[in-house]
Formats: sequence, structure tokens, C-alpha cells
Amino acid sequence: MERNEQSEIRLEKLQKLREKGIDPFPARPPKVKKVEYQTGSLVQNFERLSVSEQKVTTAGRIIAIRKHGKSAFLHIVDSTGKLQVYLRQDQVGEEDYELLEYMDIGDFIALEGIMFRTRTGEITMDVKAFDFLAKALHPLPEKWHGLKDIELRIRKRYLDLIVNPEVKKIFEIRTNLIGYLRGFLNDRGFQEVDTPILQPLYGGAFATPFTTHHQAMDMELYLRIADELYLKRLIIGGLDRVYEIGKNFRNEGIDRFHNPEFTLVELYQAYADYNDMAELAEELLIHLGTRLFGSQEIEYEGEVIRFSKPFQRFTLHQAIQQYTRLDIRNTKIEGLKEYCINNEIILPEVESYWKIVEKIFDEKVQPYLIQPTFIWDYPLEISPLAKKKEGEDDLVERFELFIAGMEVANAFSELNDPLDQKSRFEKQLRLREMGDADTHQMDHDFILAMEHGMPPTGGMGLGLDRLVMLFANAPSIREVILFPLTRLKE
RNA sequence: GAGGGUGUAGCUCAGGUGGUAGAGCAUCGGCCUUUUAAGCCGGGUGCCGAAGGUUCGAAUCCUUCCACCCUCACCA
Repeated sequence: MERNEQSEIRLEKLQKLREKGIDPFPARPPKVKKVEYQTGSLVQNFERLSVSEQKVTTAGRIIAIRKHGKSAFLHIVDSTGKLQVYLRQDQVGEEDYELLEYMDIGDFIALEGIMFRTRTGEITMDVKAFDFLAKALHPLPEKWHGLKDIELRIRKRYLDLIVNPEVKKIFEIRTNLIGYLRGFLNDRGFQEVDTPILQPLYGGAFATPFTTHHQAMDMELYLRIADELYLKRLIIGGLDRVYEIGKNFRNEGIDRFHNPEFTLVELYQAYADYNDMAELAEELLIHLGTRLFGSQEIEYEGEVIRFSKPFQRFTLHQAIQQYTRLDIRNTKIEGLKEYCINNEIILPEVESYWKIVEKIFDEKVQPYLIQPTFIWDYPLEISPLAKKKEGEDDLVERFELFIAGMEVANAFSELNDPLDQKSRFEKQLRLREMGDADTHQMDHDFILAMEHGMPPTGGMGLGLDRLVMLFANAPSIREVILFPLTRLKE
């Protein structure tokens, strides 16, 4: 155990309680017997309970103690809120009142008493009996500055949650958002499914995977980087509308928009295309805003963001033209490179035409897309799973949705031609041979599935953590993930 | 991976140009039966992130390392 002066003192108190025959960690409260109320319902039912002067019981963690000699006020908290309790020597008896000496901030106690209001009007329990439920051996962080150190907040999230109320709020929003998302999709006939996280081949995105090994089967496995290929197999299997809310893992850098494990919502709808996906995205965001806050407007990082149909739309080349005055349709690769050099954009490792376009977009356009904006019609080269756009050889039916400069959704009319899919994968293999590290793997099993017939399908992936960031007004992905990855510390 | 920054008591933070460590809360002792940042009186806090070095003397200067933060790079 980690020890210091304060924990030593608490250990001594614990020892003294044991010497007095009091169990500091009883399975159930010996005097109070049964915990009947959460603090929230004591407050809610206060009028009734105080008028009848009936004895009620509750329990919680001590977060404040104010001693006044032969009486003391404590505040306890549970998941429903905070309650003040008033402990008096003449109510609990001299012997029990002395036990206050062994009570610390952080301890859990059970209480029995009568509800009343203090002189200042605060709802309070006049305690008749109490029990220790669990002794805390370390103090809580300081009461009004709380826990600020970001590293400590993440490593000791339990303290962060106790001490910083806005943190709890963020995770409530996260929970509610997921609930409303499920409701929205279920109402539209989508079936929620689970597909494998451990995969013998990875795919559905460009990213470096985590690798692992199964002992009994002596098999190399990857942690999935996307759910896509399995969900499409389900579409082929006749589950016309499916979705998954799942953890994905990408072995890449960490910053305020990226955590190595993150949550992705992927949904697929047969007999739909990317236009339908865009409409679904619009409706979903409006639905979430309305259910969470009763509003189609949210504030993120000081910007008011409005969700109202239709969201603005640009094709990729329109967007680039608008923000850079560069007409990519009439610019050769040399022209793009020249633009990058003149505008201090570092060229990508693989200097292909569309990779450079993507880079220019990331630098010069994306950060300025504050209001919800669809960017339409992406290059074929970086979209091996999307259907070609009619009449455009190098474009596919794909869009991404940007809000507050963040990519929050990515959707396409799914490629369902197995011959085309096979040649796309082959193209990816050639790119890999040419030195592109993140290319799509060849997946014969997936192609075989598609060869049995796949309906035209619209598919969309939504970054759930980023949605939560938006709706919770959180500046970093670490604020919306309970336990972001950190290094192990001695 | 590169550059910048941070690391001092359980928590939040001070500690110009090197002289051996401070505040508030918490904690400990005392007084106090309606307080709520309770109050009043008194006390102890510490491997100054780690290891080396310079120096009579290092929290402070130098080197290396560790962790974290920010920017960039990487990255559907």
C-alpha cells in the first residue's frame, strides 16, 4: 500500500475501530440494518418524510465534516446527490459520538434519522444512529480546487469522478447519447449486432493494427480497425439493416482527437445509397440534439453549431476551390506540389495526386468546416470499398461529415461488385509493394461472400467519441473516454 | 520521431540572480450543539520526478533519463 502520514493515521483509526469491536468493512450496517433510501429520494420526498417524522435510513460517502464540539455536520454523497446530516451527541449517545474521532472524509457510512430543515433551510437528516460501512485509507483531493492535474485525473479517474462534478456530467451525456442513438436506429428497423474484434485479417479502413496471438490455435490475430467487412457479410446474409457500436483499435499516434482504442458506430442499410446516408446523418444529429438538450443548437468551443436540414454540401473540389482558390480538376500533380511548397504544407510520404489533394484538404479546408458540412465525392484511389460514381472514372460515391473541424462521419454507397472489389484489393496490394504502408489487405473470404450477391447498400461510420465531444463540449477525446491509454507507472 | 513546456506536502500552488523549503485546504492537539470554503488557538508535514555533475554549498546551474502537457510529424 502507498503510505504517507495521512494514510498511517487512517490505518491507526481503523485499528482502533477493530479494537472497539467495530468492523470497518461490514457486509451490512449492524445498527442501521438496511439502507432504504438514496439521498436523492430523501430530498425528493422531504415534505412527507419530515412531517411524519419517521425514521429513515440512507448511506453514502463522507465528503465534508464540520465539527462543533458535541455536534457535527457532515455532507455525504451517493450517485443521486448530496445530503447534509447532523450528528448530535445527545441523539446518538456519548459512546457512539466518540466514534466521530475515527471518521474521515472519504469513508462510507450508513445513517438512520429524521428529516428536517436547518435554520438556513437546508434539508438535513437528524441522525439517531450510524454505522461505518467502509473506511477510506487515503484523503480525497482538496475540496474546492478539486483534482486538476490531467495525468492524475486520468490515472485516478475514480477520484476525478468523486471530486469534479462536470466529469460525471460528461459521462452521463455519453451514456444518454448512446441510448438515444440506439433508439433512433432501432426505430428505423436497424438490428444491433456484435462482430469479431479479434480478426485474422483486418480491413475496412487504412490504419496500422494491433497484433496479437492465439495460443491454442497458434494463430496471428489483429484487433479490428473497423467493423465494415463483417457487417457487409451480414447484409449479404439478408440482415438488411444492421449496426454495431464497437471498440476499434488503431496502432497510431495519440492526440486530442485520437485514442488508440475508440468507439465507432457503423451502420449499413440495404437498398440505400450515400444520399440516404446523408439524410440519416442529418436526422440523427437533430435527434440527438433534441433528445439531449431539447435544441438543434449546441455550443462547442465557443462556436454555436446549428443542426438544421439540409447541412451544407460541397464536393471535394468545390471545397478546395473555395478555401484555396485551387482548381484541382485543372491542376496537375506538379501544380499541387507547388501549392504545398508555397503554403508550407509538408508533402505526404507517398506523393500521389490524391494523397496530396487529401493533405491540402486536411490543412486548408477541414479546420474551417465549423457548421455541419458534407464533403461529397471522394477519390477512388483512397476509397477501395466504395462504389464508383457514374461518369467519373476516379471518383466514388462517398462523403464525409465535418463539424467543428472534426471528421465525425464517413459514408458511401458500398461497392457490391465482387469483380471490381477484387481488382480494388489487387490495386491496394500493388500500392503496398510500392511502399505505401497503410493499404487494404486482400480478403478472399469477403470477396467470396460478395460473389454470392450483395444488394446495393448505403453504409456509414460515425466516431462516437467525437460525437460525445461535440455534445459535451469537451476539448479532448480523453475527456470523453473514462480510461484513456496511459503508460503503466510504478 | 522533432521542438517547446511542466514535474515542490495527500490536493491546489508560491519559491528574482545558488545559502539548505512556504501558503491555503487536508491532517494532528485544544475550545465550540444549526454549520456549510464554519470559526478561534497551537503543532507536524517533503527522496523539491530519478540519477549523475559543477560548487564550500543545488529545488534553483549543467548532463542524462522518466512521466505528462502543447505544437508539429505520423494517422480515415
